[in-house]
Amino acid sequence: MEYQEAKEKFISTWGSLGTLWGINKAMAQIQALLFISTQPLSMEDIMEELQISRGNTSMNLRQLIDWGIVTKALVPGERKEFFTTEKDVQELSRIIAKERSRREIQPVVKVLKEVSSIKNDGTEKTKELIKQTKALHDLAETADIMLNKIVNQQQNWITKSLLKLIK
Amino acid sequence: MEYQEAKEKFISTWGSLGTLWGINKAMAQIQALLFISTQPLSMEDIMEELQISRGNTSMNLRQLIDWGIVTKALVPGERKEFFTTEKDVQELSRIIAKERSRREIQPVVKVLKEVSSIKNDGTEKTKELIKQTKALHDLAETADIMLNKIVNQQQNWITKSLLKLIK
DNA sequence: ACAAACTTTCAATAACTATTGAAAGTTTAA
DNA sequence: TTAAACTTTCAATAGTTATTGAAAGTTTGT
Repeated sequence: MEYQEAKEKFISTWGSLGTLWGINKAMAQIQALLFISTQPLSMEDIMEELQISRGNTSMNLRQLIDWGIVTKALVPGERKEFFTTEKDVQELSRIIAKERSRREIQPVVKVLKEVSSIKNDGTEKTKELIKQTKALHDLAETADIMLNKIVNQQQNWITKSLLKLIK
Repeated sequence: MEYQEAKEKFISTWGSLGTLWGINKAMAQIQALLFISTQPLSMEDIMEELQISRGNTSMNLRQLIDWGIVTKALVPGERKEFFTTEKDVQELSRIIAKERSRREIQPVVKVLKEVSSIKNDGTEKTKELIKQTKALHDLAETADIMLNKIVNQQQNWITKSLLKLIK
């Protein structure tokens, strides 16, 4: 496989993967493109490379910047803006995990807490609702804690030893 | 908050959460309904409760069965089929983690492996592509291993001690 | 202050995904 | 074997989300 083919494959796979977890295709593709690029790219470069419109590029770049994954890079002597992405996968995964926790886990933890705290009127169905949502609540909270801790402390001794143990 | 309200809140939140990670609303809602129900439900029951069509119910129940989350339950003396979901959250999370790994992580690991294995022609851009996709590959593989191991062994001593350490 | 270079916004529209409902298919009881 | 009871399928349609492109907005150099 040659460079060009590999590049296209990577960008398109990353794009469709994004869709699978609620990140739109263009956003994921822009990030992928920047991730393997050796220098910052301009909006023109990105539009050209991915064959997407100016508006689309602008909006998705903005979202990536909001997420903290992409930053503007000033290139001396150039008027237009250039963009780079976080290149360190460790840091990148920390940011993504944080965002997914915020968007996916925390809202459900909040509702599960509310629902599992309703007044127990002693009926079978109320007991079941409380029991089951409480179990889910504990699970979601544990998952959230683990996701955050693991990603935050990825290189420390706890994880290192854990990895040795489970691999 | 009364039972009915809590129930509706739980089902609708679970449904929209589903959408966020690529599971359709109806499917997630059916699972939620079964999860808090004290006895198996028929297709009629589900249609009635969630106000969705027969076709929709049938198709989504099928998917839930394919995932291994829902099973048909034979109720003596009844001709129609009844359905229940896995009630144990531990087991439920194991199934979901497995499915997400299969659908979300494994395809990307596969492509990253291919892409990071291209012939290194010595150019800057090729070196960058290889380096970055290799780093992602390692990350995705580690994440996959951890997801599976953690969920599979949730109650064993490793996780118990880990949880104590990081909580 | 002007205009060229560039970016953002947003209404229109395209693309995609979910849902319906009725027809076709299957199972069961008599 | 028949028909009632039930489930599945799938073309049509509704609903949702992404994308475009042109107009409006902003910044910068002269």
